[in-house]
Amino acid sequence: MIRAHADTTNKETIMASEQIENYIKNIYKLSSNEGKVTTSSLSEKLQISPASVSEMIKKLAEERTLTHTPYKGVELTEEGKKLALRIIRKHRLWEMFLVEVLHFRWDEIDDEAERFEHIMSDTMEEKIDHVLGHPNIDPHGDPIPTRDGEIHCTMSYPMIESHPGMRVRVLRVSDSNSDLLKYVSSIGITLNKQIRIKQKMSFDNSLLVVINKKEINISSTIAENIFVETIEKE
Amino acid sequence: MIRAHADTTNKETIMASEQIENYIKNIYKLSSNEGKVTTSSLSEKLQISPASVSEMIKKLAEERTLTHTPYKGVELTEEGKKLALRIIRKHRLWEMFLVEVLHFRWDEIDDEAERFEHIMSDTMEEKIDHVLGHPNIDPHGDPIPTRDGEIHCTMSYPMIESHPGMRVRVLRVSDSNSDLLKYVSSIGITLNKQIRIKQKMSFDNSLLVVINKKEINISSTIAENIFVETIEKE
DNA sequence: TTATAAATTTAGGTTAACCTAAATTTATAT
DNA sequence: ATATAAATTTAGGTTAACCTAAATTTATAA
Repeated sequence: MIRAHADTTNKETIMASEQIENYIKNIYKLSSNEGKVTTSSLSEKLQISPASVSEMIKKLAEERTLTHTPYKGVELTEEGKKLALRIIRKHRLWEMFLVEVLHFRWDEIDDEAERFEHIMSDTMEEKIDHVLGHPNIDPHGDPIPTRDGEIHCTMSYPMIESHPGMRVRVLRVSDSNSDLLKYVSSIGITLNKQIRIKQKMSFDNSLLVVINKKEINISSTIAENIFVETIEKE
Repeated sequence: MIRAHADTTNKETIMASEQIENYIKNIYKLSSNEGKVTTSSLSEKLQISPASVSEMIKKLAEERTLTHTPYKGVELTEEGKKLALRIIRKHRLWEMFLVEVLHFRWDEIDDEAERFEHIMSDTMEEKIDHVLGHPNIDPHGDPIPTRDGEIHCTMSYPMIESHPGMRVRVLRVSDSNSDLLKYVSSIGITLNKQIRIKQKMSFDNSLLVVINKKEINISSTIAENIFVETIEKE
């Protein structure tokens, strides 16, 4: 990689370096998934040593992207949240574009978008948004924030929490593991697919479900990563 | 910018850092335009101090991307040329994509592609190539190298060399200046446009030409950047 | 042909982001 | 309540790519 200066080359918005963007994005994600964000959780997520993460946190706190309570954790400021949502918007718009226009599969897109989110200009963002018709979810069902930082979360819950007899609709599949995505689509699960829950296996918490009229066993790990809404309680 | 290590994150091909790619690409370009490539010409083109360029040249020579004759100049090795053509291919494919699919203007695309060429995966390259139907020129008329490094240059010459009475066809417009591109399209010049040369002004070398039945004066600078083929000598 | 100018290289220094090891603080478990 | 473990921070060091200033080499012009 390359230049070690703040980024004036790129884009319209005066923005942070690629790596700082990664920190900000992942702080946002950890914060919305786990609630609090610690040095170690960030370190784990970014695969960067706790020492380095600690340093970077200090720096980001100084430039008011986040607030830091030493030994406790961090929280993005309003400014930081805006940046995060902007990056996430670019990431998800690009994922959508890859699927819709370039016919990538949903398990191929995350890595591509991971790189592209940092170089996407505002013009680009707008053109893509326009071509796609202002989508509000990405190919995994994750909401796409608006340009000014609003994000509408759909009301879904992990399928593992559903009960036998229910009919549910898939609203989101976690994009955290591309092999999982690949497997999930191989058994016929796509967004909006309806699934009937037949049975919950007590020994391993796996589910016996019906998809496309076929009975399939879904492991608890997978069921934790598929988010659904109830359409019939039975 | 970001990580200071050689690039393992990205893409299928094990590739050089973003900045090294820039050196390689611009060495290739200088070499095909000016013939020889010196430290100062590279320094000028990249807007990086001669000292830094000199250092980088040493490094690239060590890893056999180019050969360096101290105090004389550099030349890409076969390996280096292949890398260069690969980067140029990605750049030009992306420019084509921006124009054809996202409806960018030809004066907006170079900066965008400048960034994207470095993060484009091989998969991406292929998908885009496919969607575009394997184009062999980009929106400025520059040839797009094939995946294995072949490049077919069209036989064109700068319009400044044309003579009164000729009819010529625009085959390429230099992409070196986006304002020039913007101006050129504003006077109705696009690729394949036919132009009749009426007169050559001896005092400033400008040309009086007919485009779309309208008479227009074209400065020598512009005429040097528009490349044409003769379709009628008269 | 030799002095000066221009181009190039080398020397020495900076910065962002990383790292390991050591020091510190907080949490946990007897 | 205190000792140990875990998490965090600080200290000190590395690397790639940049820079300016000084030294060297090559080119030019009197």
